[in-house]
Amino acid sequence: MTERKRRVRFAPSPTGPLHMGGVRTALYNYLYAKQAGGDFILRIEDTDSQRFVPGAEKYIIESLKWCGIYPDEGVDAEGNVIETPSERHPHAPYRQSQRKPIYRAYAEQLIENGYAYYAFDSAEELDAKRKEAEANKSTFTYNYITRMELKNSLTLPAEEVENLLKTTNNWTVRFKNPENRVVEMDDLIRGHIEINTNTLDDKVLWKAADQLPTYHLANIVDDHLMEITEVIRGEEWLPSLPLHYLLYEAFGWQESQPRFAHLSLLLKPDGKGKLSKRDGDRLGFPVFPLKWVNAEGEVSRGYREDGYYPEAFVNMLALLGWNPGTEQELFTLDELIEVFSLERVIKSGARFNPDKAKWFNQEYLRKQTNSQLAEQFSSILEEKGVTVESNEKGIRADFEGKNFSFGYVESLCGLIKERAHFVADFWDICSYFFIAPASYAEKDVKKFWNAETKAIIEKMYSHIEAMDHQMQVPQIEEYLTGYVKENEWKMGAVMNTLRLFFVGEAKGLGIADIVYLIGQKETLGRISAAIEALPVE
RNA sequence: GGUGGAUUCGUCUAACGGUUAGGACGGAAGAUUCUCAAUCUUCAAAUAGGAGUUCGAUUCUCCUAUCCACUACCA
Repeated sequence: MTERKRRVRFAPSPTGPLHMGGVRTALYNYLYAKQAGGDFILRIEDTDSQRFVPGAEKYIIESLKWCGIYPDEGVDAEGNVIETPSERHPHAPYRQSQRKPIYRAYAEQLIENGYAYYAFDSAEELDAKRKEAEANKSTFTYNYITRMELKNSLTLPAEEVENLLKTTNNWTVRFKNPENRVVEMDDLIRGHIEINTNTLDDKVLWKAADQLPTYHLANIVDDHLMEITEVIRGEEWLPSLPLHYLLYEAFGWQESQPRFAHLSLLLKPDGKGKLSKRDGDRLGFPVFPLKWVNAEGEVSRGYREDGYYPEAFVNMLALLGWNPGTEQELFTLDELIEVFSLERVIKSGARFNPDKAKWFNQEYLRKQTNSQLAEQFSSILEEKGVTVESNEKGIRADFEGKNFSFGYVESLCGLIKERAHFVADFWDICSYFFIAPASYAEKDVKKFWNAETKAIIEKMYSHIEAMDHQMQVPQIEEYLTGYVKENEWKMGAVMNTLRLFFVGEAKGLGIADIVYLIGQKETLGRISAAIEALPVE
């Protein structure tokens, strides 16, 4: 077979926000296509008019964009789904609802060739059959046995079929599964799979009620028409793979039939079952790439809004069910494209670990420059009522006016970035660099504040008062610790008391760093404020 | 219930049929600094069970168990 240009598709259904498992499927498709220099196509499978959710399509496109996954076909640069065929996009439109006229002829072709039949059983009738079977502890299946006792073009006289087709519209086209045949399939991830057609049911391919195909027909027809070479999709599709093989065969498209790869599911962090929205709410992590608000106003958090870097999110997702075979864990998108392979995709389900996701973000946060972090932190600071002068490179802190130079924030970010998983953690870690403590932790006051330390701190106060303004951190460090040693005071007691006054509790950055950044005036101010607020009897 | 898929530390995973079964997250201990983090060092932690093939099985086969998916005129 001549080597065709690789073309893969991600074909979500716009029935709600895109789950992170869906993003992973899209990512693997994308990586596979890009590695082979092929095309990644986004197709919207909106053949279920009942479950259509407005906004879901836009959400999907935005999510992929946020992840850095840009389709070659399906959407334009603005993220709109391309609706009309053109030279560059001969396969348009990419929304199945807009491809509606295409499918019926294919369904009829199948009937003409004996691979399908018209079925006139109503949903209620079939429901009743299922209930009846259930009562007898068996299951009703529309298959090679039961179809001969049901209302369809196989059992009804030709005239009646003709008449029903004309006068009613609640009939369907069903696939006529061959009897007792073993379908042999090959999956790129799972290998060889065999199944007997007797275990299959005659799936509905097309519905007269809404004139739309079901997934199975639309999927095969579109994959064929769009010249898809590999179908990489979720494991939930594995059971319908034999039907899909049979459909390609019935259409006579085996030559160009795509190869299949079924990805395992993402499992919940604890307990049993697949990862669901509820797990996120329950355990406190996002399940969706972007924030989503449904029609009822229910909010689902998103990785983006939770402060994850898209690179971290993508990296984490890529390693959930795939590994490069080396010990490298950090990859850029380009690196992933280079090393990705379906052969190394894990067959079993991957339990999602929120802690590991945080770790990935921490790694990416550390890769940011101080200036990038300062930029990101600035918007949070604005919310806290702090003004950051973006053009000001030097270090300047005006506590009265809550006005700080960008250089100040930048230096600060350099000091705290190792301590955070998210930029959103910054404020909690370093708010005392913008506002003086309003109170002092009782436990630490008890531990460090007494008549003895008071006398020492008063001397320290004078010492800092006499400090040279030009000193950098190392000099300040030397200046302060040298004085403590000189007087043979306990380093821990002195420094922690100062820290208590600067921070409000016994934690935080090195004293010299704090003094350097907040400046001499603020330093002295905080000491005297604390002495005043905390009387010693 | 039926059909299919899966099974290595708590989690993600590595290991041409021959390794002291490796790494990462998380956990514990220690070191370190003026505290808290961070960092560094160390430690604990796994081949689901049973048969078979083989000189030798995490790896191949079978059985059992468990888990997952599917079983719609949804995708």
